[in-house]
Amino acid sequence: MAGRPVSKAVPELPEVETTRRGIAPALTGRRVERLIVRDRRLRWPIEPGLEAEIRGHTVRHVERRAKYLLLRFDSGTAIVHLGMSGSLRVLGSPTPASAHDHWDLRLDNGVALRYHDPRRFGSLLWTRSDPDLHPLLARLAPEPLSRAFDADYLFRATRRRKAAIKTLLMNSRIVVGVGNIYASEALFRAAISPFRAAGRLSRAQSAALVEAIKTVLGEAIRIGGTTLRDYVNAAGAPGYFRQELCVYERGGEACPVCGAAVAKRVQGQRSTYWCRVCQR
DNA sequence: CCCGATTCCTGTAGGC
DNA sequence: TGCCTACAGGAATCGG
Repeated sequence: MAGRPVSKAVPELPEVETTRRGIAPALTGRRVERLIVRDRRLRWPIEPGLEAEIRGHTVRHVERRAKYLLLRFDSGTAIVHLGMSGSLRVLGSPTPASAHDHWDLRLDNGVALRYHDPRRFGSLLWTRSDPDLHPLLARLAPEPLSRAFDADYLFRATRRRKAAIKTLLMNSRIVVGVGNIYASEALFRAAISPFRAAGRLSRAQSAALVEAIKTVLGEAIRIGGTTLRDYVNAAGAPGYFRQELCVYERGGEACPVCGAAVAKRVQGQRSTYWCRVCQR
């Protein structure tokens, strides 16, 4: 009965960062002519007053915190999350909207920022105060590419934790931006079993894992993120990280290090891919 | 506090 | 051809 696993375009940190870099030049310094909302039913409904709130205001910066994009205006901040199937495109001039194109931000130079999200797990929120104090952002862990995320931090953060290390890597109180793809890949590169109790990582393993996370995320950003099915960046181009994946979605294929078959198992309602021989 | 299960949603693909 | 169903997963929330 079970259909074959379906590849999905899941925006993790590299995809969100790629999107940020793609949209920032088109948005920064531009004034909003209007916000067009076609479907308010995202993960949290888009506030009915947002169109009026945002109209006429100018984008000062486009930033990223974890997997949230922050469009910082002179008057407040739009907090955008791509959920599991969201993407943002910059359109030089607006084309007719297609299915799942839930909102457009129309700018004063004719450009449109268009949000597309078939599964509507994403969000568009607004805050007038410091976005870092917003309930969704206030308790987030350090950025994985920051100096604060180092071997010592991860070692301390995992002490006495019994949960599997892969589960904790996907916990935004430990580190942000790491989802199922990059958790699997980083653990493979650090030669650590995804099922190892986090509290039992050695200092050396913590260091190796931090390095692996930084490397895998940095490399993915460098080549534009991972396109599994239909993720595209702001210009509509795919990312090329998929070919760099060692284990994710490669169940049964040969481990690139030892040649053993890559294993797959459901762990915490998510598919985990790993090498039984290399990862301990 | 910690941790695992549940929930939201829809496109896709396999089986019949 | 078309119906049915499992599966994909970020992250909030709930229950133990």
